[in-house]
Amino acid sequence: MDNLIMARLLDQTADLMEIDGSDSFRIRSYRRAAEAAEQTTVDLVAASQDTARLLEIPGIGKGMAANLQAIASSGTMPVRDELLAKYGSSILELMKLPGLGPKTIALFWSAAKITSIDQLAAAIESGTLSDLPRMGQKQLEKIKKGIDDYRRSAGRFRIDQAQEAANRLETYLLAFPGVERVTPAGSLRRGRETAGDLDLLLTGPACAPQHTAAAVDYVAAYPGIHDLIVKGENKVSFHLADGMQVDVRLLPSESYGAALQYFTGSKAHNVTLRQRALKMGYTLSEWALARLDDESVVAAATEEEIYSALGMDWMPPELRESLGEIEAAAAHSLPHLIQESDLRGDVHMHTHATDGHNSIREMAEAALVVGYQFIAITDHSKALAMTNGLDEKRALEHLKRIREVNREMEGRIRIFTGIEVDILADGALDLDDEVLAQMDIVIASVHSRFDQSREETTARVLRAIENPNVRILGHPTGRLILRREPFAIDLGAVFRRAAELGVAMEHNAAPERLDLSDRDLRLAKELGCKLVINTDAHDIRTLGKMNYGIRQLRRAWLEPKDILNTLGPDEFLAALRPRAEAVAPR
DNA sequence: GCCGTTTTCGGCCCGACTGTTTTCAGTCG
Repeated sequence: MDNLIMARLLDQTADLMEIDGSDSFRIRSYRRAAEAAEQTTVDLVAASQDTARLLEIPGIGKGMAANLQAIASSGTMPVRDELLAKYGSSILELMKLPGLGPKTIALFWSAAKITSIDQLAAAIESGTLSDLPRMGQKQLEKIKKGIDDYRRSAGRFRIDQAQEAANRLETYLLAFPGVERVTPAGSLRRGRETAGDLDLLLTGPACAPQHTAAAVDYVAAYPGIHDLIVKGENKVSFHLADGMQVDVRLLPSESYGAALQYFTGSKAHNVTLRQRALKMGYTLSEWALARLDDESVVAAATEEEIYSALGMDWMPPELRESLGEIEAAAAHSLPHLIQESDLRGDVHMHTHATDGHNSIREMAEAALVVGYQFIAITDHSKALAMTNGLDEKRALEHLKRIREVNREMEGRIRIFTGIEVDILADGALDLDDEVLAQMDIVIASVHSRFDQSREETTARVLRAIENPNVRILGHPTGRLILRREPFAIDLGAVFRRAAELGVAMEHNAAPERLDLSDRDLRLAKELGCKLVINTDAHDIRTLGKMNYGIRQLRRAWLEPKDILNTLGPDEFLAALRPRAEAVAPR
């Protein structure tokens, strides 16, 4: 039980209360408490021994402290148990469907006792729901599409979740004497957005052939195992509680390179590589690269040796998709891929003026720790009322404050003024041009209304970037990994026009967003689009976490020169679309 | 359910949009 799990339980309870029609302010308390549990640095299980410590956390009062204590000691709490008894836990899954909220779920429950996605799909098919109030053909089709989208992504996990699971397992596995190294392979190592399962390689004396029994027993005794699938001599497979499948393989150190290469994949890369090996008179397996004639081992201990024996440079796992990397490695012309340390700034972040959690100063100090030379403060505008978005008056006050903090930092870091404006349904922006013209960085983003047609969405975005104040198009696909399809948009048309106008495209580095796919990124580069990578940080902890987004850039073969934030602050500003009209110098 | 009090109860981020209406309910951010 950790803080994150406790936060999830509180959030689930809030979902159930919404379906149950509880008081909305009470529900908000549960949401705020969930947020607090996730954000706090206090260890909640330890703190639950001491009510006073819990009460010090903002958002936690007497009632919530009691809830947390109940969770810490029993793994659940009374409110949650009551609601689960009434609705069943499968109803929570319905809340994950896009376009379906608590009111509609409650309606389906009271009218047809629907408590799961399968039941809902069946009820739509049989037409029993069309008599319900406000349930027209369009509405039902929308829900049906939501179910299809959801089912398509089921069974896969976001890369950061796979990474977290890998980290926990690594800590456990390394504690066994004779296990020297735990290496994640598969799509996690290749930096894909999602992973179907988790492949872990185990090496060390305890993994040597004939001596694996004790280590295998230890692996199979991992406390997080939900059910064991396979337990063999050098392989253990199991499911974790959340359904993620884990394959652990124990290997002798002398085969480490061959095994790592083999289990990293991708399948297509391995097939191409093995064909190349055959042509050269070798055979490649997870054990070794060996000669075809006398089966003598040519290379096996490291990936470098194997690729080198095949006449190739070693290549980063992100490239291994059989998209030309084998030819490039053989010609010694692999790209010099971008890495996190190349970045010098982040120009999309929020403060507590809107929905962020920290002040301008705190964000700047945190950016300094990351090693950035510049940032931009880009809070929300008024159309996002829920975030307390800035209207014209507040935006200008905020701009003044950003400049003040910039002065206070005395040149240790540059803080650009900025704002993230909302692109309205017709493509207009929600703030006056006179205000936008005073900002260093104007990011225009689509925030809602994902059910416009492809033509409508494309048209509204194209109109928005015509506005000369817009310098960056924010999260241009609205993609939420595993939760929602990106909104329908003609990215090619947008990239083309953006390239002409000099508007930069943003790639959002958050693992749940990763706005542009590696394919999108390749297209953007092909069309000459400027690219920026940002975290869209809402707190100091997210700031600097570019890892997953950077890996996406690497998968698209991008180099430092392809990304604007590798430039210094002045060069960065200069590389953006020029300002529309002269503005008084700051 | 939390918080901050004008201390024990009243206030608590709300605008844009769609599909269903014929004046609004539901969802999203």
